[in-house]
Amino acid sequence: MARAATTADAFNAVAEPRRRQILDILAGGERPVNDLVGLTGLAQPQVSRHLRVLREVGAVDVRDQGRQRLYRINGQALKPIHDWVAAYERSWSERFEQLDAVLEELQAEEVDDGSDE
Amino acid sequence: MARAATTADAFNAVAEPRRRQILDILAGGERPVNDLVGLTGLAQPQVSRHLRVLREVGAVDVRDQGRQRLYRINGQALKPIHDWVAAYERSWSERFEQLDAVLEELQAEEVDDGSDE
DNA sequence: TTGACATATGTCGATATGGATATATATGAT
DNA sequence: ATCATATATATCCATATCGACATATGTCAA
Repeated sequence: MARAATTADAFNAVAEPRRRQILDILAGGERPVNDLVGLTGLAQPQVSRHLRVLREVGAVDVRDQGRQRLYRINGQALKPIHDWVAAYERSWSERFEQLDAVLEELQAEEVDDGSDE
Repeated sequence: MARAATTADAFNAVAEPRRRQILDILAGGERPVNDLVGLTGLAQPQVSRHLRVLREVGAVDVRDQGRQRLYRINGQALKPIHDWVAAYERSWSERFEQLDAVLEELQAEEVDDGSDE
């Protein structure tokens, strides 16, 4: 065996800086491939390749218009990443620290007064 | 040239399913390497290697305890991922859809009544 | 010191991947 | 039909990376 099974998932798609760049551009609106070539400075075949990867994980959709192919973002494909990483948000979010403080306080009260009322 | 400069960043670290698995385990608390070996089913050297990558991007911290090395998570390293992906949350979040609806409504009112009052 | 245990590092082979270049396909214009 | 434009695909090379395995390092115990 060698490398782990090629995971063609959103995590991998987004691990490439160029692909993130492309997504960031598309966040501004639908674009034909040539625009992306110009804006990224990559060669056209490379852009098409990155777009293919993004397409395969559902991060972008395509639409034909004459001889152009208009790509647009489909952020929904990134939801799994968001969901996964959100579990670790506690580590840096002030909100959670405050929540923790409140919970501790509640617990302290409960210890203070064990009655139902 | 070949592959783009090896980006040893959080995005890459987390692109590996095994490394996500390790982080998920560590989310439950500090663990020595051997625990991770047992829980992941990976060989010890592979675990050490993945831990190294995670260490290099700051996603985990180590602490020596006798002959063991206790690893624990440092979720803060994942914040850039969270921040980046959050920009696309609009695509799936109901909250944003509601916000958009409100904004559209406000805009409609403004068109209705162009006066300052 | 010797030996067992815990972990890290080095090497190897297989494969995946990105960029460069050439070429194929599709569409529109003449 | 011919040509230009827009995009996708194929091939090649260089490198990165994973798992397997061997081995080094470090720590504790006797």
